[in-house]
Amino acid sequence: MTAGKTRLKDIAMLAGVSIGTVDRVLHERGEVAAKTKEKVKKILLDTNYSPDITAQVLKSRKTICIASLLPEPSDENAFWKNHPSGMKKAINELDLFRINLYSVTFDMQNEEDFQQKAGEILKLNPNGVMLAPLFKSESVEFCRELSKLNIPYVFVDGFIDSTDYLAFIGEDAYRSGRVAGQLADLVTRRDQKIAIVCIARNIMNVQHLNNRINGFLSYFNKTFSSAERISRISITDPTPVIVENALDMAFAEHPGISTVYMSGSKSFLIASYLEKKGLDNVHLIGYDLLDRNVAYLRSGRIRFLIGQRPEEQTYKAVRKLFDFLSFNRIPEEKEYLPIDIVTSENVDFFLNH
Amino acid sequence: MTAGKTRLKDIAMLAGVSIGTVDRVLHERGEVAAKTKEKVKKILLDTNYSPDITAQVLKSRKTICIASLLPEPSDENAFWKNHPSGMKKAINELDLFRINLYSVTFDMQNEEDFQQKAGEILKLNPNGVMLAPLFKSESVEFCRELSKLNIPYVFVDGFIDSTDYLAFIGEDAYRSGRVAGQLADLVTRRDQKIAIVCIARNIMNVQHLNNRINGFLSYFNKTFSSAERISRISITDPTPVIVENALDMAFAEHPGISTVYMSGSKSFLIASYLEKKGLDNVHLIGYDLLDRNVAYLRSGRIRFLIGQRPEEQTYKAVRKLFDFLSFNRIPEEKEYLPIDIVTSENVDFFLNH
DNA sequence: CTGAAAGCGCTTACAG
DNA sequence: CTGAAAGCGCTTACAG
Repeated sequence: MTAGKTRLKDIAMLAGVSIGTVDRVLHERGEVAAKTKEKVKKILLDTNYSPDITAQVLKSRKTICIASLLPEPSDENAFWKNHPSGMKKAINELDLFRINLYSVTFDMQNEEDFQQKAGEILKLNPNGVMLAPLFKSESVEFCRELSKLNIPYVFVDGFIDSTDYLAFIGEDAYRSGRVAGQLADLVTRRDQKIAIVCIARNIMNVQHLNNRINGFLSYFNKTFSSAERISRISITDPTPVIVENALDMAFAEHPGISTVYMSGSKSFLIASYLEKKGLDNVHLIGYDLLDRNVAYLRSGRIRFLIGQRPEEQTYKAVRKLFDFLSFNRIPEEKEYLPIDIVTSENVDFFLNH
Repeated sequence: MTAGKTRLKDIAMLAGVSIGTVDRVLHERGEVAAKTKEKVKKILLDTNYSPDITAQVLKSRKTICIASLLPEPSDENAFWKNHPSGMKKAINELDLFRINLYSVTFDMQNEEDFQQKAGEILKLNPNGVMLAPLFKSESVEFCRELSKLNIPYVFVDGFIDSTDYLAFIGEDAYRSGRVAGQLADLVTRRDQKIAIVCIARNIMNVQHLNNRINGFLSYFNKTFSSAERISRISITDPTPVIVENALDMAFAEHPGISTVYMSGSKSFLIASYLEKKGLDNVHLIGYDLLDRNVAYLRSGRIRFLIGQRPEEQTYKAVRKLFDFLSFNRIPEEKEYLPIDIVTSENVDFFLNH
C-alpha cells in the first residue's frame, strides 16, 4: 500500500557496494561474488525492497506486443462482435506503458484460414498471444509453435487441456446450464414440457453446448425424472427453413412444450419461429446479448438471456498477458466470469459498458 | 494507442526554444511571451503531443491522499462490509503511483459521529474524498467545507443534488425496483397477492427505498390495476419481535400473499419469519449478498437477490478521484452500475470477486 | 568481479 | 521572459 521508499541507492549504502552491483543481484545478471550476493540479498529481503516501476518503465522503454486471434464477427455469428472493445479498453488503461495490439481475425468456417492467420502471428513474433481455440487440432498445433518460441498464450471462450496455456478466461458452461435450468423450472408449470435446442456445426462448439445442456439437465435430475418432460432438438444448420422444419416436427411430436432452452446464441431464430407460428405462450431462454436477441428480449418474446461478458473476457486476457510479461505476475489458470441473468428490465446496463 | 514518441525535446527543437519554455506553456505557468506561446501551442497541437506519464510521476513524486467516509459495517447492517475491498483493489492496481488511502467509518445511527469524522477528514486535508451521504444536512455541510477547500468529492450509494460533487456511483433504485417487479410477476400467479415490505429508520434510506418501491409498482401499473393485488407493509424497527408482529398482522389482513418483495437489504429477517411460520410457498425477493441472505438464497428460502455491486462502487470511486487528480480526467457525473439478478445457481460468481 | 557515468522524459528551482 | 542544469530511480554499457 505505502509505496516503497527504499531505493537502490539505500540498499547499496547499507551493503557497502555500488548500485550497479545491487542491480546485478536483483536481476540475477551474474558477475557478482558469492559473498556480496548473499549480503545484498539479505538486505533486499530485510528492507522489503520493491523497485519503482515508473523508473523501470521510463528507463527500459521496451514495447510489448500482444497479438489476438479471434473469429471474424458476422451476421451469422455476431457473438464475436463485442470482443474487440474489451481489448481496446485494456489498451487504453495501459497507455502509459508501451504496448501494441495486433488483432487478427479468422473465418470461423474455415480451418485453413485459421492456420494461415496463426502463421502470420508467428511471423510477427509477439510477446504474448490471446486466442479462441475454435478448431482443436489447428489450435494445438499453433500452441505448440508458440511454446517452442517461448511465447505465452491465453485462451478465451474455450480451452484445450493438453496445451501449456498461461490462463483461460470464459464461461463455466455446465453451471450456466444449471442457471438456465433453474430459470426454466421457474417459468414452467409441472404439467408442461421443456425442449432443449442445439444448433451446431463444428465439434468444439458442440462440446461447449453439451456441457451447458448437461448442466441444464442436472438441475432437473434432483427434483424428479426429466425423461418424460424434457425433449431434445438437434439441428445441424442454422438456415431458417431447416430450423423451421425441425421445430415443426418437434412441436408436433411433443405437444405441451411451453419452454424452449436454446443452448447457443441464436435464440433469435427460435423467437422468429415462435412469432411466425403464433406460439405466444412458449417461454424462451437463451444466450448472449446479440442485437437480434436483445430486440426479442425487449419485445418480451425472449424471457431470459444469459450473458457471458465477452468484453470482459478479452479485457482480462490482455491484462493477464501484460501483467505476466511486465511484472511476471502469474495469473490464476482458469477464471470463470459471472453468469449474468438478463431480462428486458436490466438489459440496458449490460449493453453500454 | 501508439504511445507518443514526440518528446518535450522534439517540441522545443521544432519551436526553436528550450524545453523549459515548452513546459511553461504546457502547464500554463505563465512567464512566456505571447508570440512564443502561440508558436509552441501550435506545434503541440500539430504533433499531438502527450507527455510520458512515467517520467511525470517519477519526477514529481507527489503523493495523492484519498479519504473515505463510509458507515461502519455491523451485524445490524452488513451491507457495508464489502465496500472496503473495492477500495483496496483500486489502491493495489495503482501501486506504481504514490497514493494513500485514509479510511474513516462512522456509526450509521449517529449524526454527531458523522460530523466528527468529517471534521477529522477536513483536518487531514486530503486531495480527494469519497463519501456515503447517509445524513442529508450533515453531508451538505461537509460538502460545503470540501468545496471551500477545493477538495473534489465523489458520492457512493446515494447522492445529494444540491451539492457540487465530482461523480456519483451507485444503483438506479427505480429501475432495480422494476427488475424486482418483473421477477415478482414471473413467480406470482395472477390470482395471488404480493406484499412490499419496507423497514427503515432514517430518512435518506426511506427515499432510496421509496424509489425502489415506485419502480416495483410501475412494472405492474402497465399490465393491470395493482391496488387490489399489492399491499404495503412499513416497519420502523428491525427488531425481530416487531417485524414478526407487523408481518403477522399483514398476513392476517391480506390472505393469499404468495410473494414478498423486501425493498431493503434485510431479507433474512423475512426469510426467518416465513420459516418459523411454515409459510413455505411464499416467494421472497430481496437485495444484497449479505452472508445471512446468501444462506437463505442457497437453501431456497429466498428466490432472488438483487445485487448492486458494493465493491465496484468504491473501486470506481477511487479510480475516478485518482484519474481526476492525476490526469484531470473529468468523469461522467452519474454512473449506475448493472443490476444483477442473483439466484442460488449463480451466486458463487458474485461472491469471490 | 565491481564502480562510475550516462541517460530514459519530465519538472523545478535558479541564473540571467 | 528564457535557458541551462540538476535530479526523480532505475538500467545499461563501459572501464578497470
